[in-house]
Amino acid sequence: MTSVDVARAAGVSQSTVSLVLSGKAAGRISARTDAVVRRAAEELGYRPNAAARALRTGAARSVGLVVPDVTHPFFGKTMRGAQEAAWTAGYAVALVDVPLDRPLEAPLEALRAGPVDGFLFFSVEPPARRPGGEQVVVIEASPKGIPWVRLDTEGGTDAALAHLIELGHRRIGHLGSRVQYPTFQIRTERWRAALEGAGVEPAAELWAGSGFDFEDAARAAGALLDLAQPPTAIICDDDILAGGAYLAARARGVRIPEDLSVAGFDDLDFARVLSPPLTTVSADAERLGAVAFGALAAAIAGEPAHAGQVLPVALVVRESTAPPSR
Amino acid sequence: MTSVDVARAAGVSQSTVSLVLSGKAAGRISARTDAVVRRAAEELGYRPNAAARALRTGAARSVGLVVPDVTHPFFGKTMRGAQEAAWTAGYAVALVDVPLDRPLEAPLEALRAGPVDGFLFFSVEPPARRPGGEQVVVIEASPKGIPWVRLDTEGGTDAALAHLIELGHRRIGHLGSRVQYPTFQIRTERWRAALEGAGVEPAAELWAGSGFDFEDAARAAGALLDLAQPPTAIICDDDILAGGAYLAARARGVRIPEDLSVAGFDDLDFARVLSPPLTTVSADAERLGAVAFGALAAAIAGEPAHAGQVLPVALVVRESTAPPSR
DNA sequence: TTGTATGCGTTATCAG
DNA sequence: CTGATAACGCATACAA
Repeated sequence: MTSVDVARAAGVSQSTVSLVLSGKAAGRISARTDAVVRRAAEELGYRPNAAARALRTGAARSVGLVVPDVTHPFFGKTMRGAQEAAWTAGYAVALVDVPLDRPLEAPLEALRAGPVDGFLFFSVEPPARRPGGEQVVVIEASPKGIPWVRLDTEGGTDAALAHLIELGHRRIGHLGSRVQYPTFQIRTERWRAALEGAGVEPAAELWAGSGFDFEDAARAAGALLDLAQPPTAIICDDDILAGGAYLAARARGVRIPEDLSVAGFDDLDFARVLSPPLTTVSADAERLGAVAFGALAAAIAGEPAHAGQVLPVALVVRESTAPPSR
Repeated sequence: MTSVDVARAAGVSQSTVSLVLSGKAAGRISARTDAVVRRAAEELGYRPNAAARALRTGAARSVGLVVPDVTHPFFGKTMRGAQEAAWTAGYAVALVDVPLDRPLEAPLEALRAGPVDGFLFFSVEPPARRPGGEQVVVIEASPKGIPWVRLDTEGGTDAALAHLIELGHRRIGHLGSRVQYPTFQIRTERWRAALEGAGVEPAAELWAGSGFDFEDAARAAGALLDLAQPPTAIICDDDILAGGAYLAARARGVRIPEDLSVAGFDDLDFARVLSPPLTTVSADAERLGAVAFGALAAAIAGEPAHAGQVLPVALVVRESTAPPSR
């Protein structure tokens, strides 16, 4: 089933079929022929061959999504946002899940070969050796020379910290990501700054790093809780880490929020079902993905992209934060 | 940067380059020439053009993943499993997220055009009109005529129900999926059967349907709890639904497990951080994805695939289930 | 052991 | 307004 078959069925030449079906028939093909061709294509169930088209045009109309963890709900939502935007723009989406501990070069090589017009990198630093010709947009990082889209992490972190400080907390722990993506570095810096602003020294022992699973987070949070002088509040880089803090607190009979306030980041769905419901910084992950795809599409189209865009976040105060009891 | 460039640089013909780089040089090309070609390709940073290769060979070495909700952690893990298996087999993975309420025809059409050699359908029924030539494998369903891979849902549901019945529960509610995928129909049937086996009539009022978000699930579970004679236990089609049950119980001052036992399905990560930790049926989602990809790859390679495979599950008893107090 | 020639299905240029 | 015709980059049958 090729355009030649359609041409034969319609009694026209193959090039006429191509002209009609790629919408470039305006003023060149008679309305009658146009209709005949379309009908023939329809009846035969003709689909243009994507490989042939890509070969000829040099564009695949497809983008690669490089995410560090398809399993994390925040990425899930971001992917969905990007994906929907891509489909409606007529782009297919190739997925590359790159576990943190593995080199991302190999899978990218495969995509670089041409099936993809550009990449969306989620959090992960794009490889130094830039892909050959493909456009790149980075999400949740702001490297120079590459367009990026990210959340107002500073604003979110500051809001959460201000909330805690206003409640009266001074000994505030930070349960952070062990892997040092830029977005997490920002949070640590802000935590330091906020404490200093409140006249407290951010003790090194109050920072604990963890991977993105509950077990590891519980271990890290436990270390904080087992301190001679444990924190009265913990701000977490992610709701998953906050979940680990809940686990650690429960294991030690530490009550939230009476004995310990906990704040998260991302507002994952499960934050609301935690007991007590988690105070966290909420972001529109789907929009983040959609905006990022938009930037990538613009870049692919050769439009001058903005260097970067930052999207707002909002602190959602729920029941995991309260004034300190000590 | 094409094979012609490499040929020129190596001082050989383009076909020699092709032979060498596609590994079909065995016994046909001298070791010396082979080395020269490889070095030239390496130095020039040559990548074969995927579109041209796909056009020529008729195979894209890429598969489509059709999932109903990228946002659901279970799918995330399944995707990761399928994705890893695909990469190691040299296949790229295209993602199609099809929200339940939307037709899946449109995005599939795009992929059908040839960039994809086959599809993995996660839960979602493959379209009646079979793709043209692409292979299909279905996950978590077992349509006839199409190879499938699924979990032992019967075994898992039976185990959970037996556990509840053994604890002494007789009035057991079922919080099910509103959308009637085969896997969910099985659960409802088993629920009916188990109750009848225990000598109880499965009252229609004890079944509530919900979508896969906490809000909706809380509403549905609430309806169960507000019954004149509420159930003493609820078995849920998914941990997300179980989370909704927690929410509904909390809102009503119903204690888990003292006043209400809750059992879930999937063993999502957050099941352990719920308070109390959720009793649920655990499955290896990554393996499910990997096995499914294996079946698809076999089908694409023309090997006779098994008609279907079922993967084991295991009940994990935690603290959300206890004997009924009434 | 290597090179030549051909065609995969499109799009796009250029005659007619 | 429409039809030949030439690439796009690769794999492969066949010739040398």
